[in-house]
Amino acid sequence: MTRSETQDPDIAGQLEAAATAQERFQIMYTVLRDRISMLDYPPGTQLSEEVLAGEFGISRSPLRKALQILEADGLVLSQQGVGTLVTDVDLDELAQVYQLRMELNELTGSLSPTLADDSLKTLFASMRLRAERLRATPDRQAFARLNIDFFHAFQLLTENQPLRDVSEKLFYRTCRIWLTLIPDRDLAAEVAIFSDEILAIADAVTVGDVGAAAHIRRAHLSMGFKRLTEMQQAEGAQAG
Amino acid sequence: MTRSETQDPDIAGQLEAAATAQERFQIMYTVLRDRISMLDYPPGTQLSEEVLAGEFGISRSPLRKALQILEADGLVLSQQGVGTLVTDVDLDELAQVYQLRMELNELTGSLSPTLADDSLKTLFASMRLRAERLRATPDRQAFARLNIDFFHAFQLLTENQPLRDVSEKLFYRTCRIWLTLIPDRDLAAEVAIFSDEILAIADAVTVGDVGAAAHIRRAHLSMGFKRLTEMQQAEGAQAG
DNA sequence: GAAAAGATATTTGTATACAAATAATCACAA
DNA sequence: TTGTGATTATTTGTATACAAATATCTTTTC
Repeated sequence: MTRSETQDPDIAGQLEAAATAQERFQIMYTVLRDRISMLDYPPGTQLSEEVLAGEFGISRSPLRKALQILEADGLVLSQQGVGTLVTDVDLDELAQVYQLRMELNELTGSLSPTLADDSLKTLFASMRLRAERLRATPDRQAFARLNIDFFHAFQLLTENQPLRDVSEKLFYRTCRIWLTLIPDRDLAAEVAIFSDEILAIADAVTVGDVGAAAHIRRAHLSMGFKRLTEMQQAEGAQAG
Repeated sequence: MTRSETQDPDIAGQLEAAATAQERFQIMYTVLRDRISMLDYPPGTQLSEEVLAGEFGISRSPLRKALQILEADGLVLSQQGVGTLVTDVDLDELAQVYQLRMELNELTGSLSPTLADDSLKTLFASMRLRAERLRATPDRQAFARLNIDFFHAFQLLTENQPLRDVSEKLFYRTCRIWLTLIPDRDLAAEVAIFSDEILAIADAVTVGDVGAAAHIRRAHLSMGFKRLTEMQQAEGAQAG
């Protein structure tokens, strides 16, 4: 049994239960994007259409749609005769995406900010809890998972749907860089920093200050990018 | 011979000449997006896969990829048993997209602004010329075409590729609203306003002030949205 | 005449066979 | 041994037949 199968039991069953083609597409797209983001499929991995279709219990045709959208997202690259390969995140792309994401996060606080209601506060309270648990026992997978889940929680702070869509595409375009770059010895430190960010933002949401939450997030994005570039240089120095 | 064929002569020939599948996709995607944006395919139009495949001289398979990306862009909606229909732009969507676009245009001037070199100045000079000609003899199609072309010229003012990509998707999501809402009696007035915008921005680019160009653009986006909502209300009042 | 039920037609979704492109392998010669 | 050419294998791209879903038309019944 492969790792991904332990994560996503019986995708074939879910697909069979889905009523419409759109639902089936959504399942396949989400599963594949998640596997790429969680490094179940590290950069360079070949995603064979035939193998995936077999696992999902369908033919290549509907699967190809999911792969084509992922290609438009920049997560994979398909070439005839070569294969469909998970893309790598290069530093230039990372810098540009982070530059833009910082500004967009600012907009999350100012453009149609959500009214912080009880359900939202409950959600961020659960994020706070997960952050504290993760800090107690750092773990790469759990870190990546919380990073993704917290992003989606943060998305709820704006009502502007296009802004949400755009932010999501940008997030998934580079989020796996953390798992690829953080060395084991720095994991606890990174987890602690991330945990602090979540706690601070959760506090801001609890008191209903969405704008403050956005500013904190922006600051952490900026510092996070700086640390990522340092990790990248350290890795390059080690290799060279 | 249909109208679109007079616009895009011999797509089938272009597709046959293309070397790779990616090029063929790019041709089909661009042609279809352009036809939707220019209202060759007004909202509600059914885009039959079989008919389009026939026109392009290919089978449904490669065509479907283009339609699927257009669906992800929000320009068409495919439903089994119904068809692939060009979407309509509703006012809520328009408002959210314009809100975001205004902020993004601000970023065009501040985030990695391009150095205004000679080729860029030449491009904006040609835009100025087209604007003046359009003002002399207002025309719906020419107005829409210049709107699209000027957008692409403006895109060159930032080096940030993700920002370009995002801005482009947002632009095409709503740009046909102008052709659908402007009444014939207001065409000359709208052309004059748009022409003024181009002249002002071209001036800013000519003196090398990209930031100023962005601010002008933002102001016109804001006023443009206001006029669009007024047109929409006027149309609604006429219908009701 | 109207409404409902069924049959028919139309359209996208899916499966599959084959084509095209690339990569890998192997044979062979220098 | 190494390089080169041809051959084979692998993979995505394309064409096509069929399935599934929806809409439309027809018929029937009240």
